[in-house]
Amino acid sequence: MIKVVLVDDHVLLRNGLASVINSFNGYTVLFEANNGKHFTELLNPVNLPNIVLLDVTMPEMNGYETALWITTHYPQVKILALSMLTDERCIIKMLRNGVKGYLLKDVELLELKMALDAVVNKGIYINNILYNNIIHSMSDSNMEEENEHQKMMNLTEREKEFLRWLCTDKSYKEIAAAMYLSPRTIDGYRDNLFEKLKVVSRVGLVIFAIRNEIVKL
Amino acid sequence: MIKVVLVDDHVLLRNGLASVINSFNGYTVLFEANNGKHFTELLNPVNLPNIVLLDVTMPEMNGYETALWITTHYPQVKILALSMLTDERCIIKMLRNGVKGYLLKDVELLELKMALDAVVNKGIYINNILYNNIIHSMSDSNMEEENEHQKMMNLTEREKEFLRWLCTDKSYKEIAAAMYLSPRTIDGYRDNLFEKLKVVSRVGLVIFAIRNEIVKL
DNA sequence: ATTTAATAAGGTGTTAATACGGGTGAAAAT
DNA sequence: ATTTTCACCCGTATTAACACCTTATTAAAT
Repeated sequence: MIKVVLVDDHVLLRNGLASVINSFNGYTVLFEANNGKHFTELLNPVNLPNIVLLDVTMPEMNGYETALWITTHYPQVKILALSMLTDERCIIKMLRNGVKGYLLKDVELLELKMALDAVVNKGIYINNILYNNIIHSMSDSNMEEENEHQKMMNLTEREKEFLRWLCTDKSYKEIAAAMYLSPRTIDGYRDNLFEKLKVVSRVGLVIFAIRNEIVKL
Repeated sequence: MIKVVLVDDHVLLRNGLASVINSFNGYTVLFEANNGKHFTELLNPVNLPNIVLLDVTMPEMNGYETALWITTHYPQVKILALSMLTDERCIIKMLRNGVKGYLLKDVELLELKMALDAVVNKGIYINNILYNNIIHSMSDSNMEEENEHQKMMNLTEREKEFLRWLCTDKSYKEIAAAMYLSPRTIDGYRDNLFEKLKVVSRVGLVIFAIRNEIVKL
């Protein structure tokens, strides 16, 4: 009997999953947890699950942290990520933290069963979502993501503040006034940011700021 | 016996809901549908449900359309919206289309039961989500939101395409080349959009495009 | 049949944005 | 003690962006 644990803050979905998995031949739900922290508390080291079905977005301790915790403490426990997010960065982050498969929450029953079987037998389940994103992460976007992050870290507080002002319908002159600076200073900030972020226009800066959540729209 | 119908494309959640509702005293699930269109096909006019638990984001026929269809064809059928979206616009849209309550998908079992009971007995279920948003919609943001929406609706396809190009680190000249147009035409598009969207700079357009999801970053 | 809306484009200005050069003082890192 | 980094500022070009006004063609709406 394969023991499965469910970690998800959505009670209804969790209930649905539990009844479905219990109906699968050879599978049983060991316990359910509301979030990662709850999971670590409920986990019994002498009766480990074979598979953890792990949500990504949860309060207190999210899917990333939980996946990392599991892979460092109990690497023999296989993790299947279960999320509504198709975002590539999210998928790659989960992969890095050791998940063996990535399912969307609108998964069909048959695919869920296939995924569980694959993880038990082959140790990994690769569906289209994962396949497409592995391909991407192997080629380009992976390194670029790192660079994006690196770029953001090199920004000073004043530059970040400037970036927030950039994401408005204001001219540089107005921004200078709003930041109590000379327009020349603003010019310098812009020029430095162009160099740092490798863009050539204000729109480039705006897009960077939004992508990296320096501003929230 | 209160007859409930579930309309949601997420099989797992639907299954969870079904088993939970069937376990409630006095409630039974009449049938389940994958989306609005599927629902209209399955609905038997001589055996109508009392309550429809309706998802908002679905393929083919979404929650808004379905709610409208139900209220116009069978106003006696009560609708409870069930969504992951806490977005105010979404909630107000559903309210306009006649839903009697708005639940989030991470709803607790007890609240689900309360909501069903309230809709049966009082015809409406108002929780915090709904309460807060009714208050808001009464005051200010409602009209502004409509205007934003109105603005977007008045945009032509070509203008939207142009907006997508605007959200890049390219100059107008480069955009003109990419769209196979004269720079003058591009100028005209920009000027029209400035007027339509009441902004005064390219950044204003970019922010509009991102806020209204004309581009995805 | 005539108007309206969408698409495309031109002319002519002014202002703002960008590029590249330089410099200062204070604080932090080496 | 010296170098680096940050925050700040100035000058001078050039180019791109923006404002305003006009025109033509096509398709759809009245």
